[in-house]
Amino acid sequence: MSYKVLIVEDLPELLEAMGDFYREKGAGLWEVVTASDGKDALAKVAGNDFDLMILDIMLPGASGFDICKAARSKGDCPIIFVTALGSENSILKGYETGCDDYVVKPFSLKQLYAKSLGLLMRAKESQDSDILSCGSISLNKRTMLVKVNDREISINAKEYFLLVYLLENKNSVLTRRAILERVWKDDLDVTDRVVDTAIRRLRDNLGEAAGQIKTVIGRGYRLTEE
Amino acid sequence: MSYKVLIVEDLPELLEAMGDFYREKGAGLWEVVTASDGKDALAKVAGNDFDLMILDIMLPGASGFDICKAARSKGDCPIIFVTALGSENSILKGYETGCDDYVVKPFSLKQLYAKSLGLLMRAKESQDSDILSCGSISLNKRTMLVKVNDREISINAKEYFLLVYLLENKNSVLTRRAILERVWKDDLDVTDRVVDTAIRRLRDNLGEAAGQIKTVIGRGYRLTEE
DNA sequence: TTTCCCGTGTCACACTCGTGTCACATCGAT
DNA sequence: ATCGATGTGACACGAGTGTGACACGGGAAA
Repeated sequence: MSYKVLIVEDLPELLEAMGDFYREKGAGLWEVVTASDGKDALAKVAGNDFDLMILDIMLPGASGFDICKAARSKGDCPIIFVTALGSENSILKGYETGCDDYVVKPFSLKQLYAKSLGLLMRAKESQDSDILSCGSISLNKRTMLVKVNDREISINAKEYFLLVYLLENKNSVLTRRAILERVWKDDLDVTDRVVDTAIRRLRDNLGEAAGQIKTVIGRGYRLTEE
Repeated sequence: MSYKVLIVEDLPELLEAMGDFYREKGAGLWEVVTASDGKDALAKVAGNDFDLMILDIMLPGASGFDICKAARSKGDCPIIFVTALGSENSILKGYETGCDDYVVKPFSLKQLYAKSLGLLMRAKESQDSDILSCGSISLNKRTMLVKVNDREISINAKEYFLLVYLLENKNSVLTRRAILERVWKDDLDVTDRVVDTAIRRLRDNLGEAAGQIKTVIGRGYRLTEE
């Protein structure tokens, strides 16, 4: 498995050096895509899913910020900005746009590479932390997909948020009131029994995993490992 | 159950970016309240109970330290300071005032968010005085789970609340009347003897720990360590 | 716009299970 | 030994929950 990195830099020698470094150092870990102007970069962002981006800020065609924004609107892959010495102020703008780290020119390739690895690892972790699971049920909060035994199932909005709440508090008994306050939030002018109905529909859709939702009479519901 | 976070920051774009990040990333986990000047922040601290605060130090109206002090006089919710690059010295003052963590501008929102989650979890765990125990019996009021010798057991609602009362007053003799008033609350038009029955059923379910509930003839019942 | 469909809240009914009560057995104190 | 207090088993009622059906409303499609 290799990770796709986009490197955008308008100085040809530097671009080549960076690309070579990632190709050689990683020994196959990286699939390197490069661009030397803003327009090209934007096109490549649109057409690919990158695991990491390294963006020069000063570019012909479109600034690194523009590329960052375009990338953010698409996903949340880690982004490192490359900025010229003395323009650290622009970094602030970079963080507002949603970058994760930066290096100041001139920089060492080693240092940049170390940051890259770090970000990649952290991104991977945070992706994992988007996944809630319990027994044969798994739910990805980012993609909002729910799987039972690795088979994707489709559930409705209310059921989804109910399931998220159950997963975030697995093994705990959740009272109807608590569920109402979390899942129904504003429109609390509903019967307690809507929770029953929502649980029923969720159970129906969970199929073989329906049994993982246990009823605790007189108190509420509880999601168990099995 | 959502957590209330106060974000105080005077740069409008950054404030908005932070708020959005918490709203989107948390998918309902966070209830975000924002303020852009010290006076507003102080008012909001006074009028709310927050689970987390993120405070810029340099603010118009009142400094982050002032807000921190006001919050500390009220409760002990986790506080993260945001400070500008180069003014790390002020961090020291921040820790004196009682902050729990800090980030230096420019910072990555992901990093800030990770710190937030960490602090929140730690705060939540320290609240785990939710656990009542006596001898081999332990009961978690949050998850409503009961264990005997670390083995989970299931009991009914009445028995559960009876056990909570016994645990909260372990070693004390509890009269039938006292138990009735606490556990039966409104429907007091019942015989004293229902307590006997409830105690019996609780003993049955407690299994090996049944002996911890002692009968005190003529007075009531008592939960002992062994 | 109208029409249809899907998501969701509510009600009615059936049924399970928790719970209160009683009767009787047993225990313990005087 | 006697009597009040408590343990125990059985039973019936009702609260709590599962389930099917229906109505309402908003969004998509025509």
